[in-house]
Amino acid sequence: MKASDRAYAALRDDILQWRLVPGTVLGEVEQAERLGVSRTPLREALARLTADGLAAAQRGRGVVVSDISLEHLDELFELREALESKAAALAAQRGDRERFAGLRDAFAAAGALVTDDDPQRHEYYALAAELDAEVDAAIANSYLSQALASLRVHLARVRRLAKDDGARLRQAAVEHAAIAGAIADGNPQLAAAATAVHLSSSLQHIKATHSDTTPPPGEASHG
Amino acid sequence: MKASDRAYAALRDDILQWRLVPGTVLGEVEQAERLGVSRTPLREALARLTADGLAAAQRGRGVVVSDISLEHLDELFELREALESKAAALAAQRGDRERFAGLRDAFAAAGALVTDDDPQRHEYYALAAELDAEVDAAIANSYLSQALASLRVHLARVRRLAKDDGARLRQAAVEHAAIAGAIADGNPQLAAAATAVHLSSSLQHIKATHSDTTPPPGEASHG
DNA sequence: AACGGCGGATTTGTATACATTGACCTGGGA
DNA sequence: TCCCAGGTCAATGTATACAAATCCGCCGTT
Repeated sequence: MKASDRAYAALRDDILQWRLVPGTVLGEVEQAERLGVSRTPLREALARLTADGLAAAQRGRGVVVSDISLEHLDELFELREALESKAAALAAQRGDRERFAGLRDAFAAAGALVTDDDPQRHEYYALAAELDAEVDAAIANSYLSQALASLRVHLARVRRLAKDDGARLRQAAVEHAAIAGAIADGNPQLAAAATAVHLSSSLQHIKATHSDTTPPPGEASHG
Repeated sequence: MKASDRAYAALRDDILQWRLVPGTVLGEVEQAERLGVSRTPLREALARLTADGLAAAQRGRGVVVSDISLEHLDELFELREALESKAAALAAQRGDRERFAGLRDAFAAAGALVTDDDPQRHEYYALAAELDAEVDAAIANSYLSQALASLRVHLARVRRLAKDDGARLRQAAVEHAAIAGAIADGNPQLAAAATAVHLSSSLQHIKATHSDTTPPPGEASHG
């Protein structure tokens, strides 16, 4: 594998896993030494991260890990609704109905998957990723697929803020089942609506869990 | 200005103006010599073009100008509808009503702008770009803005396929006025609908003008 | 004491030399 | 005649040396 690919993958993973937190300065020499590559491939990796929106070039101070927080959540979900509603509608028009019927049933049975054994909920997220992949394949639109891929990178970063509990995931399974079901039925409008419902519910959950712990902006940090 | 920026701007412009046609191989040494820069900044420029989707890295053959044609038009417009409908709706919620009212009137009066003096229709396209910029500012959403910017790069490429005549542009002005008017009225649903109408009409026009002139795929370019 | 200009140090930006990989061509064998 | 193997070559991938720009701290002035 190319050194630039290794550097890119390593840095990207570090950022997605919050080992490199927003605001961290990615010095070329420093990171090149840490990852065991030369500056040239590392610069290419930084350029790709910048294009992804995971990092941003600050004048003078080099490249820094881009900021992401609850303040950006509304914006992110607005884009998400635009893209995923359209994707769901197109999938309903073009998708393989049996595959989505299978996914619908899988989500309907997914309540059992949500156990306390796996604190990271890998099984459920894997199933959700499967739905994403199936939608991607169904829409047959490289431009939309690329936009979705770019979006999901940012969603992966905010997943840490989600704090999904068992109850939320069981509700999400119901919503996902509705989406898959609408696609399986070949109903574009319903698929888009079910997606909108899911996203609204998901966004609301994230905000609610954080309004408990974080003070409202007006009263923030007076101590 | 940095050499890598110059190289990027030059190549991007060459691609957008179809001086570099799809399929052209962008050899590093060749382009570096042509643009008077070294390979290092040129590679950075190629990386950025690849991230933009204007070029693609083909294994073994280096970077080539990415393909775009009528076959991709439907896909491109699907993404366009997803993004621009959402953007119009958000602008209707948040935009400065007076500015969009001004744009609405400008489009309503734009029939006079469409003369035969300017074969490239710069004046009209400038007005359309102004609407885009105003929507961009109104939505206040960096993620959506970036997605729109990425989309517009590809739209600029296919503009060459459009062959807009005076009649079409006058109709487009009516449609644009409807969009700006809906936003000015603060009506998100109508703004989205007017956008969908405009895009459908625009896509249909492009396809119609080309079904006259271009032969079906089977007979294409046997010379 | 505060502000502005200047120098040093550290960083990024560029060029070029070297390594390596993949493609193409040629020659031999089936 | 076709196919495969090997070599050659040209391209990309990497490392490093050098140049340029920017920031920070210092010192002088006001």
